[in-house]
Amino acid sequence: MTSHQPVPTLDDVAKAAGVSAATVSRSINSPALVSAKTLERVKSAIDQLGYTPNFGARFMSAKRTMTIGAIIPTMENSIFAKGIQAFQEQLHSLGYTLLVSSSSYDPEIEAEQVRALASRGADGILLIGYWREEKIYEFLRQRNIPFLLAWAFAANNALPAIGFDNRASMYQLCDQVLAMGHKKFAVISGTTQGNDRAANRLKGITERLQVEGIDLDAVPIIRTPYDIDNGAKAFEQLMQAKDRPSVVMCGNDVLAVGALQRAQEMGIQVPEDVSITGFDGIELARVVTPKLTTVRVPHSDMGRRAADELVRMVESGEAGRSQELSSEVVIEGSIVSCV
Amino acid sequence: MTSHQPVPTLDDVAKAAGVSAATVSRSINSPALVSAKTLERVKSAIDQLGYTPNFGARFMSAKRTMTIGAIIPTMENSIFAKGIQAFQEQLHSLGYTLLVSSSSYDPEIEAEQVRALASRGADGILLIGYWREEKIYEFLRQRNIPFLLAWAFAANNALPAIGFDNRASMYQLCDQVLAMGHKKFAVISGTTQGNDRAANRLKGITERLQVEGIDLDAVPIIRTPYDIDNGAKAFEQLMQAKDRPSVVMCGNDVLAVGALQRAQEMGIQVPEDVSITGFDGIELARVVTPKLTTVRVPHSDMGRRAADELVRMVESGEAGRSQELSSEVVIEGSIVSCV
DNA sequence: TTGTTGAATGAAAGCGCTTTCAGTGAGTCT
DNA sequence: AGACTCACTGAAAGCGCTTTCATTCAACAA
Repeated sequence: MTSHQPVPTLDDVAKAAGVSAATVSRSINSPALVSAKTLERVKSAIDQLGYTPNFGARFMSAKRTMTIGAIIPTMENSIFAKGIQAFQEQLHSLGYTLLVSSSSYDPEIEAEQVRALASRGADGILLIGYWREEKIYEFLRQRNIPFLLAWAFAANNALPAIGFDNRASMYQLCDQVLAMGHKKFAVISGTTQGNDRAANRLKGITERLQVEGIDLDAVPIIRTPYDIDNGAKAFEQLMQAKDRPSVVMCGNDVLAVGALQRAQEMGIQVPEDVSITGFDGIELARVVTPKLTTVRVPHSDMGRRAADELVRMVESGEAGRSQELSSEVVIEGSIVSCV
Repeated sequence: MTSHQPVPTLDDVAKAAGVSAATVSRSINSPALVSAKTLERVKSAIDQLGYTPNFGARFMSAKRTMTIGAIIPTMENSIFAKGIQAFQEQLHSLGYTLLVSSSSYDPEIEAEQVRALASRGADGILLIGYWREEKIYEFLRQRNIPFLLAWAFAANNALPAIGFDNRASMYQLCDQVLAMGHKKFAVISGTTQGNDRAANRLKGITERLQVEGIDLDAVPIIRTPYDIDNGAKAFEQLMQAKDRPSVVMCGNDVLAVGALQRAQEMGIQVPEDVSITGFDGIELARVVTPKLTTVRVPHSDMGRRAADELVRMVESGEAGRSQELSSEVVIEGSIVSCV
């Protein structure tokens, strides 16, 4: 049995400082309106009582919550980690708190999370990519909650987004791979359903191959959720074919690392027997042997800019401005020219 | 200029359904108290208006928020990712929402986050490890907010914790290393200040070495924040010595991977020239070549159990029960017997 | 002196919800 | 029939804060 003394409220502080509740509220939110002497007394009362404003009450009277929500597909693998970390740090320095939740790539859950964030009074929301049911966007607009998309950028889409062009980036990588003489391709893509990033990356490959005049029907394409083991399994399956590919292009680094690992287990030399490429440029890509050829994405920069922009939208009430960031093809040891 | 129709409230629903606000509230929170017919009408009114309960208001009247907070040192590297993901999934299935924030290993920020979570009405809070200012614990107790520690377990500590014994786990790993004949040790530890997990891991090594009669003064120990590059730098520094160690034990996998990478860059063969060990058993450890000898920690299990226990504490009002989970030494290619 | 100004403060009205406390009837028991 | 239950519903009192609106009072101008 703790003799839990009740949580101190603003009124308690007011009483202790011998002023009205209004004055305490002002001391906290707009100290300029309060005389120095009073401010002093209020402040000491506050930390003498260990007072913390009740967020719920605050939220009810004021509109602002100084909270930004973000919904990412997963926290498990490190695809989003660096970006979100930067996002959160920047928000923090702007005086905002970040609420993150993960949807496990499930549209139902994402919709639910959007409502949850709205009901919690998020001043703004960050979402990943473009594809989701229109009703979610409608809900957000109706509620007048600013939102920003990240990890993707499409010039022809009016929704405010900060990211890079997944299709073009992968197209470029594919360019390089072709330039190295590769002709026999195989692809391990992320699940494209409901995932515009994955779909566009795949599109980047197929479009480039088509331009090259390569018969797409002869290019094995496996779609599988982002996961090391899935990458491994897919790779094994691809290697079962009579006519092995000279290069396996993967939808992201996680899949590529899985492929690489399975190659080693199967005694297949990378890049001598087969080349492998990834996408994202996360740590994982740098630490494997050989290092992964990949597309490096400016995760931290993206997170930081997203924070700035979203806060700007919230505070100014203006519409979001999209920004396209550039990615960079990084050629490393996992690929070799094909003679 | 959007004609933003105001957000629908409970009263709007009541009016639309032709019942009182109380009935609507009951329809949502305890449907059993409402007649089937009324329930029907209320429900259709709710989704016709697209009503979402206002969280702040709810929090003010009821005590519960169905929210659990977690403060982790960092979201950036994947040390906590798997565990937190499991924690969040389990919470979700129990009907709770998770609020995560990261403290960047800064006690000040952590204290601030605790207050922020409290003011947001978190029903319970998950913290990592034991070491923090007593006043934080006092604050939590005074506010009557259940809390649980994770990623650590100390039998002699009364605070409720779910985790493993960092010292003992590292001690065991050290055991194995000694059994393989190693005599010349070097250590790359995480920063031990304010971090009981790091400190205890280091202690596990030094204690075991002491038992073995190895002169600790001759064992170089570098402390550095968990980061691949830091691991690399530390390794390089260690290799500068005249008398190189036969094994470098690292405070976690991230540091170990950094060390491994730098070894390769320096042309030092692992494990032939020097053995390297890690700790955590995260993906990173499995994908590098050679695979990392490490201590595998049951991250997902820990996250899941932590969720169960914390919710139990919240709902029953009982004190937390500690659970010790076991870890497992995994010998892989990054170490070899020393002859 | 009287009037005017403006800084500092207080009183009080909500914000949207939950939850006691009281009904109101319809069914049940005697 | 009369007295009781009991399931259901509504009225209304807050929860802790912000924010008008009004008031006070000291300083200053005329």
